[in-house]
Amino acid sequence: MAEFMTGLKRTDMCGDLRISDIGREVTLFGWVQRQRDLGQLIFIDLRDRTGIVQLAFSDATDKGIFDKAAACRSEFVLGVKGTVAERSSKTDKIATGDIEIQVTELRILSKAQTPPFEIVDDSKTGEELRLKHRYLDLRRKPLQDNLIMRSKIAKVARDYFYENNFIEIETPMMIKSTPEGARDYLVPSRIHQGKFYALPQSPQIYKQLLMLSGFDRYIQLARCFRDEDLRADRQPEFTQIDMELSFADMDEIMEINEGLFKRIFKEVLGKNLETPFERMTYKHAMENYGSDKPDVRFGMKIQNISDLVKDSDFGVFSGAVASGGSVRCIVAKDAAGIYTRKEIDKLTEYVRGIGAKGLAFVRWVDDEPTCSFKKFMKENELENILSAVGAEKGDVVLIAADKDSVTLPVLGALRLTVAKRLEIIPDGFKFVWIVDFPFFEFDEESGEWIAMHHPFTMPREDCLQYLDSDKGKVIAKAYDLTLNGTELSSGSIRITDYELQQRMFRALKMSDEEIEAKFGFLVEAYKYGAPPHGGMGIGLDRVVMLLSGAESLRDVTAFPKVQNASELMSGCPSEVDEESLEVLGLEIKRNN
RNA sequence: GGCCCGGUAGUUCAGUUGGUUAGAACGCUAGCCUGUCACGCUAGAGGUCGUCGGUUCGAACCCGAUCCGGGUCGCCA
Repeated sequence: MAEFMTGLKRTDMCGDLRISDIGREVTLFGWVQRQRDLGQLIFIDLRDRTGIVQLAFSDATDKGIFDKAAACRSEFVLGVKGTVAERSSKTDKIATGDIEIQVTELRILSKAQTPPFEIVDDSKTGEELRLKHRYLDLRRKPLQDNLIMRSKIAKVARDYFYENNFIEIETPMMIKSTPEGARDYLVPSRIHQGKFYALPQSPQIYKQLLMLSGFDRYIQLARCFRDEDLRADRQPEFTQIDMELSFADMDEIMEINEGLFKRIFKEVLGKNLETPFERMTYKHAMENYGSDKPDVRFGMKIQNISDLVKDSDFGVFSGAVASGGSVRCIVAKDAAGIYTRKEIDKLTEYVRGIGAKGLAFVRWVDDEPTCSFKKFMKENELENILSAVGAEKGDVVLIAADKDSVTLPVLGALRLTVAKRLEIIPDGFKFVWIVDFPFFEFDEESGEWIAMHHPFTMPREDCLQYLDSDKGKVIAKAYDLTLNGTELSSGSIRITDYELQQRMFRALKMSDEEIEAKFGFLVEAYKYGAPPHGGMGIGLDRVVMLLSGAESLRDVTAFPKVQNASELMSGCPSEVDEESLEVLGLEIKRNN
């Protein structure tokens, strides 16, 4: 039977005690990190979220207390009263290494079974087991630090926006399903059998309506849900720092959010962040980095060699150019050592997996470069290409020839893979705004132009003339914020003119019935006086991931889902009993 | 849905060409130990080799299926 804490009141946190506290009577609570029994002398490392302090038990200690200390095991929860004393042998391995607690009262508040894995900072235990016992994993300092940082960032965001006259308003979690975009999580209605609520993918529509209501400046730390497959940087349930403001154009919105990040860096990391951030057009990002979320911490930009090879005897090159595509490459400096022929073959296999037909290469290790297409090269042709792209001895040139929609993303992916392998990506934080997104995107499957962002995004005023004639030319007033190759935020100016909104819907080939059924209430709302407005939503989880250096959102989320969208600890999603289904008027087809 | 990687004591891993009783370290248990701090020393316990099926005289190892976890493509207006 464990003891009670009655009469004990915590005076300090374990990790806070210093040499200046010597002589003080303290009361501490915590977990046993480790017990070291030397026979006539016992030490216990007591841990709470602030750190570790050493408890000392010796012949000066009461026999009853000493025996209790001897019985302590890892992860027991203790309440301790004692005196802070200077250590006879100090250590600089922990912050409290100069002192220890000479214990005068010890209570075992909870015994503990041996945990399924050791609770240590540098855990090598597989993530699966740690996630099954997430409450134990969360005792580890690296994860605690991440969640504490998350809390700080959320606080700074609230402080910053509140100070700038933003109003936090909660929008509903049970909303109308709109079959656009990501798949919705659905919630069946009991009262309206056969009908469903959806969990919000974002508060988009509601925050726009709040602008119409006159709440000039809105923010919310909003939970969002998307029923799509997971990635290291994608959880089905996540949090956005969601903001919207009226009577502001793109520049002002971007400026305000730069201010937010400046503040976060200052208060959370103690770093000065240079603003304004670099701005890059979507086109420039795609052509140079093969991605709309470029990592600009390093070079290795994509180069276009179409003009050089358009008349080449190598049909793959000349054919790609002739059919309207391009031949592009990246130059990996000093990579010939790591990228042997075999390693390049692996890259070829990799790019085939992401849509390329193949990969041409030049590997320049000896005086003569080796090259996958040498036999097609005319006199000096290869030399010209190499000199044009700035390749030198020791380099590897990777070349893709295809449609732009293949060469750019493929080389963009290769650029990242190769840079990681060569370890040439420097530390640090590079924010880039991506602007001038095309409004429409041609969907090859359906042969239709579809909205790249959402259909309420404002086209740039000077592009309105192309809305019907030349959709590819229409630029959206949309902007993404990226950091080190990750998309942190997406935002836009919204259409506030009823007539223009109707034109956009028509350009997207939506019928009146469709519009009415999906967005009728929204379209209607914009008839009654709408302020110009725009905003964005910042992925809080991703911000924490990048600032903490975590490699997965799982490391910055208290109770994350795994790849198949289940939670290993509780085992959700789970089956429900027949009765629960019955009241909903549902029947489940069980597979087996 | 596709591709790639992984699954062996509680944990992290090793395990040769298919061949005797599947090993190590850490952890755990017990004993000893007065300045440890990853304490030390001694001894001990601990295994459905993810699961099912097949090949074989014989399977942790080869084959097939399947489950679980990770990465990624599709997907994510």
